[in-house]
Amino acid sequence: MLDIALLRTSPEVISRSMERRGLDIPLGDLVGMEARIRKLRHQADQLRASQRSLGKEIATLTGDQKQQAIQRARSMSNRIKEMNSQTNADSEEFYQQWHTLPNLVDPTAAEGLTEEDSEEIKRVGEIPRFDFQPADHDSLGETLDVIDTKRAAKMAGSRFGYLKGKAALLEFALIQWSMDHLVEAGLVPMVTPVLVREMALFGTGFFPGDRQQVYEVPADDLFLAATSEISLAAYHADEILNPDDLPLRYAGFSSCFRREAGTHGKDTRGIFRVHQFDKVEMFSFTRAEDSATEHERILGLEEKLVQELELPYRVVNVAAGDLGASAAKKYDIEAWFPSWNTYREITSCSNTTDYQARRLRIRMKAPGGNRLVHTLNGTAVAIGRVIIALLENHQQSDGSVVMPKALLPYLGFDRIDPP
RNA sequence: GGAGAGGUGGCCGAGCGGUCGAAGGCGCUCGCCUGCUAAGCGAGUAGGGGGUUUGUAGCUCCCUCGAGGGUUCAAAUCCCUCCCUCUCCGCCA
Repeated sequence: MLDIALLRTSPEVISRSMERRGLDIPLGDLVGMEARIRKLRHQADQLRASQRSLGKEIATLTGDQKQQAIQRARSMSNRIKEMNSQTNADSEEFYQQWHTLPNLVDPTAAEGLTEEDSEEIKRVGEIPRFDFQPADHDSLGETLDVIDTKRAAKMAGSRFGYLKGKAALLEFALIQWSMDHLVEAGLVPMVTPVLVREMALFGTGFFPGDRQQVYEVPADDLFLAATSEISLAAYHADEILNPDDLPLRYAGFSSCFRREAGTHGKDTRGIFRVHQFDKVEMFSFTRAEDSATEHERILGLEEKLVQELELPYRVVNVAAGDLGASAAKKYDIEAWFPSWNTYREITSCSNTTDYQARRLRIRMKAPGGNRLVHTLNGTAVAIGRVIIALLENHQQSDGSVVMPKALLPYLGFDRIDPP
């Protein structure tokens, strides 16, 4: 959610940002609506003030005088109720629109509207050359008997997978290995709830915009979190943080659930895009002036992890039009996938500035009034995607897959061989 | 799932229709005092929004005592709905 003050003082800033996202939003209507609401509310406030002081007088009066005063107060009260129901209706209409406005785009976010407009920042690592025809992760998973999507489909439908045998162990190693790094970097490890309230989804900007991507548990008014970003962000909802404690950094592990609505026919093979996967996620709460630096730090941590996994990758600055509602700027790390002969996203980190903090009311003590903090999130390990990137990039001519050195202390084996 | 208790400021806790955004205590901040520390003394100490204003100053108004609705001239106090927490019993990883 944006600062309403901005709508009053410089709506052109908002317009320019919406343009960069490729959105055409008639701000004029909002400006007028907001001014009207504020004016009417102020009038009602003034009337309420008189009513209240009259009310105090009533307490001291008796007899006729009292009855007359009560009469006057009653009509004031009725008038105020009318005014309030009008402003409440207007205000609801206003916020319905206001809540859908995405965050202001950072000046340094890449120009453009689509994924193709991402700005490549760098490429790191050697793309593997195979002297045989490399297999894709789906067939590798099947021949090695470590990923089973067929039986998953029978059991739960499409876009699910079983991790089996050494792939299952690989997941646990990835979790422990990444957590060790993140704890070392000062993050507080967390295992977070996956069932969340609407408030948390609204607060993080997934609602109302991406509602169709989220699984719902209607009997209990809960939702399955699409990422632990949601539960980590809302962890400090409604709190006023001590600036001396900032930045607060967390590493959350959880399963993630996504309906993948509107992706029919896309990435149908294997487990690149599934309804459920596990993920280690980083999340930071910072002072406003520190969020840009924090964003680079998170990217740095992500790169370090991908490098240790010996995966070739590139970093892209995501185009303005391709940003999520809450992000002002986003970096994706895309790992090389031999079977697609291209780079595909395996991590993503966003600076959401004060957009989520405003919705979740997360502030910090500051002289002259509390200030909103900034929030940032980034993928440490999207386990499914990392596993398939490892399978594809580290496959050998004999059909086996060699594990990266960094994981060996966590694994108990150094390769996955065909059965 | 059954029975009961309760949700008030950073915390504890009083208030149960009017002058209450709210006694008292603890904590915290600033000042005084005291060789130092402790103790003591004094002052301050919730959040959000609006108006005024060059103003993150001052003044002022409104809202907020779990959330939402209602009764009333007037609600922390009365009524309704919901949410949450705690205790006991049952069930359960």
